[in-house]
Amino acid sequence: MALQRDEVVRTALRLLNEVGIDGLTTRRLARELGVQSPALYWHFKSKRELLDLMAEAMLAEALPPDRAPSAADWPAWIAADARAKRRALLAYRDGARVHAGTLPTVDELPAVEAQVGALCGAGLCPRTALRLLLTVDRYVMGWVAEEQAWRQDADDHARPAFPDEALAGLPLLREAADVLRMTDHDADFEYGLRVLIEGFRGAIAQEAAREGAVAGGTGGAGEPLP
Amino acid sequence: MALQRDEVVRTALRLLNEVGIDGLTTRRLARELGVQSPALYWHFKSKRELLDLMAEAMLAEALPPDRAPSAADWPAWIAADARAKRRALLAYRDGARVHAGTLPTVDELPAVEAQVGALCGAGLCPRTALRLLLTVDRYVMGWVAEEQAWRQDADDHARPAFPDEALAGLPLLREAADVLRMTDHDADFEYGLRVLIEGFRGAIAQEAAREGAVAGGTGGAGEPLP
DNA sequence: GTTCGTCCTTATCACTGATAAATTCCGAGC
DNA sequence: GCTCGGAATTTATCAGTGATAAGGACGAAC
Repeated sequence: MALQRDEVVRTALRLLNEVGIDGLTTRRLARELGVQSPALYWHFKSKRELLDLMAEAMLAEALPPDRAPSAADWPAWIAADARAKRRALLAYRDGARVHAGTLPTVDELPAVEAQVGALCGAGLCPRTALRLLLTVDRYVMGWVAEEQAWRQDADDHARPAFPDEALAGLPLLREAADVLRMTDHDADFEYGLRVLIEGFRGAIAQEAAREGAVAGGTGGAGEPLP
Repeated sequence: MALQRDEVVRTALRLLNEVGIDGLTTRRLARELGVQSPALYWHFKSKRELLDLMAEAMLAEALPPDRAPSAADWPAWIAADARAKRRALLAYRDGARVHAGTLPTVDELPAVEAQVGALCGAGLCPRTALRLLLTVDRYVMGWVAEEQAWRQDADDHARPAFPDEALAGLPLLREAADVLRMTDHDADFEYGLRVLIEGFRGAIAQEAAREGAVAGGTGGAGEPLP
């Protein structure tokens, strides 16, 4: 039985967790598959293509494509999706870096359309709805990227992130030391997510209030910050 | 006159804009400096160290270290810092990728302490204050990363991000097409930033309301999402 | 004038993603 | 059963990468 594209991707993901993205070379992967490295280039036109498929597979595990978000409980599914995406990326070593190189593909669009639809049902115009979805997405991506960079460094150097003496003249940071050192990623992520969603609530209320007033405007900015 | 560490970093940053991070090899950089590549290893112990210094220099240009944020106008300086950081990273090709590999250093801590102090003046505890700062930071990083990935792809393939036919059965996305295609990065970034800061406002109000009640709690979660 | 530290060069290493060309495998058609 | 042809893989090789070792040039200190 010849090598299957799918099998290669699965093996690559498993190997990713063992050796990290820098250790994931074509030769190493080929060895894992009992094959010579150029054989991979029959299945993928480049390593980039393989990484793209890996990223896609990572997210597919966590975000089943057939979701029908409802307008009523938008805070629930926005939060759930954010958490799922974070977990999916965290499940693999360097997951964020693998995903970072990729671009959104057209087959993700229907799911996005459904989400925008639900938010529109909650009172937003499509532009604003999509903007909010992008906002939470970038928060998640930025978070996980930092989180994994941190973890990798901890594994490498086994050094205490910020030693006590570094916080000598900084009483406030000393009090917030566990946040600074990211000792409880989950809680910190949750907090930011919650704040973000509270902001969404405000944005929805504001846009609902402006209902019909300046239709077709630039897409809904409140007054600029002072 | 011998090569100066500083000069190498400046040249590397200039070169980064010409060739991108993948084209920024030690040999190419050495050539630019009129020197052989191993000479660089006298000044830097590894390419990683050089990249770290580049990242530091990028941000230093935009965020002068001597800022004294005040409690009253926290929305203003949080927004200003976010914008400055984004601009700084956008100023260099692959700026986000260069920065992504780095870790926070101890010399950034005093500035963070000052910011936390200002937010505490606005009624937050240090932990919550730092959490909010991290939240906006990650939003910015995630945003710029996506933005530059997008730009690079546009340069490479010169293809229309999402062609019209890809939005065929997706009326809402068609209406929000310019957001989807990131044609106006600035406005979209601003919108998310504004929403985020509105969320901060809510968090501050909430924490102020709970003043003194459950002192020393887990760090301030509102009720969990349904 | 020799010695020592600084700064740089030459030569080389192990390794990377990728391609070309030759080869093996295996099933469809006869 | 045989052969033919495409699918799948191998061997050989390429240009280029970060990095190291060893040595040479240069100038200041003594």
